[in-house]
Amino acid sequence: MSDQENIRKRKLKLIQSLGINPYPTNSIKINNNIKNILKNKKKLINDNKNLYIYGRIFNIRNIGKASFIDIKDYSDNKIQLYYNLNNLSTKKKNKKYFIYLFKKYLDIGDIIWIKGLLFITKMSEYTILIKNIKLLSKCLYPIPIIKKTTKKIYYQFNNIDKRYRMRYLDLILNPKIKNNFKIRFLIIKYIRNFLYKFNYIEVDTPILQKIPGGAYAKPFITYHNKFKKKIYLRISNELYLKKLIVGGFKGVFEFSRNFRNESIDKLHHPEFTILEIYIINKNYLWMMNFLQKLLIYICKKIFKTTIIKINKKIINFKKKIKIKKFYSIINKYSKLNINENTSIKTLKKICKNNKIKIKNYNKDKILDNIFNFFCKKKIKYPTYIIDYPIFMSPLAKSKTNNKKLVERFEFYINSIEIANAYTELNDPIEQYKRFKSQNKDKNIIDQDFLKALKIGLPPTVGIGIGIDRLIALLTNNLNIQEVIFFPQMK
RNA sequence: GACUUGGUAGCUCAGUCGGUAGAGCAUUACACUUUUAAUGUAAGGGUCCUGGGUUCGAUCCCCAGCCAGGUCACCA
Repeated sequence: MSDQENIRKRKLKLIQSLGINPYPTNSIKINNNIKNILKNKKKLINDNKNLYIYGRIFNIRNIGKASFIDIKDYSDNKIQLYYNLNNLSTKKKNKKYFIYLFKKYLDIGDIIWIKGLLFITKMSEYTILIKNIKLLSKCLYPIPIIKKTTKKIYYQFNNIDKRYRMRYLDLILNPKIKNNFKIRFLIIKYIRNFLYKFNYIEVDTPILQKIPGGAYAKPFITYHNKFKKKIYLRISNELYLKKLIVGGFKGVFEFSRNFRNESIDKLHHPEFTILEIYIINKNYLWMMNFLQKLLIYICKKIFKTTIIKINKKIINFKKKIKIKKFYSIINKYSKLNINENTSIKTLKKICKNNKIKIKNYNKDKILDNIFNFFCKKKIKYPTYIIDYPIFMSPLAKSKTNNKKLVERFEFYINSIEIANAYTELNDPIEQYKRFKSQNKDKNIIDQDFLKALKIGLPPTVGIGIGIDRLIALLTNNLNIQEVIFFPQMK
């Protein structure tokens, strides 16, 4: 334990010896917050009524027998408090009490309650003259000091490792980070509002799954003691939502925490949030329009505009979103000439020529890598990629005019895949064939899902939207860990 | 998993071409009744990530490990 921590522990005991509970339980009277006080400062000065507020101490300046204290509350605004002995009760006992409390025992990080009046200092700063003060919570861990003016930051708390491991400190010290999470909350809130308007219902499906289906990824494996069986944390909820559509809902959605046992980077996290939406009697073209409307809605609600700056690029969600065909865009950027009939041999040759690593990949992965290599970084503005080959999309319905392509789109912004949508394959026999061609092992095939398809899935469109990525983009962060409260650390 | 950069005081960092370390803020003490990066004076605070090796001597050089960042691969 550091010296500074020991000093604080000693102070805690001294505070208790004054008869003060450093962690009181009483509910406290609060009649304002700092943001509101600053907003209505002129009126409040005229009113000359007592303000009851609380806040965490960020700075203390003792000048002789006077003191200035800066506090900040949940409204994330700071206000200066002032006291000198003349303002406090005239009783000598109390004077001593306050001197000790202010000068000796209060620290940066403490949470206090105060009663006081607003006034303006000689330096024209709106300040609260303290008439009474109570300690609400003593801070025993010395928090890093941030010093800055409007122009320059002198000291800061910016070590990524420490910020993520102690996110509570990060939130206290870095208002911008806190704001990211407020926006996260708002994005999810307004997506819900938007979907509720259509009477789609929000559902919960199993996180523990016997077969981790709906995607390809390494799952987290656990064990069910009663079943005496391995059980997996879901990598996707897709198959379950379709089962619900079979069950007769018009539209369902779930903010699904998915788990994939893969590595962490700017765009990947072992547990991440995907919004999955399934709607009957619609197809992927309808969904393109729907997604755009959703984005416009949340941007208008949160930012009051559809024009957002993302990674130095101005993006207007109201503009028509570009539509590019999967093979066309590859051919455009690579100057190749490939299509859905191109053989795996040719694709492998292309990879070899361009030094694209492919190990023992299947055709779908090879093609995905070719796309990533030539195209991904070039798709900066909102774009729908369509006309994916069937072998890359085992759960999507094929196009009527070309059975080798599917009714699917992926949505990209700033080179990041934000959403993936398709008209759902609802032919159970076709679905079985596709599963079988992908998995030789029959045990991995979700027979229950196939049974549901046999009973009958109405024409349905589904979409998965990477919520963490979307939030990162809309808050202009390049790393999703900035919008996940507690990223996984080793 | 591969490559690469970093780990020094509570925080942000400097530094030692190898002789066990500094700054600012924070902390402690004193002064100061309108400061706001308050100020002035003084003081305390470090296993220089861990373990080996080379060396008379390692925080520094070499090797291994741990943790983190970046790039790539896997995955959304």
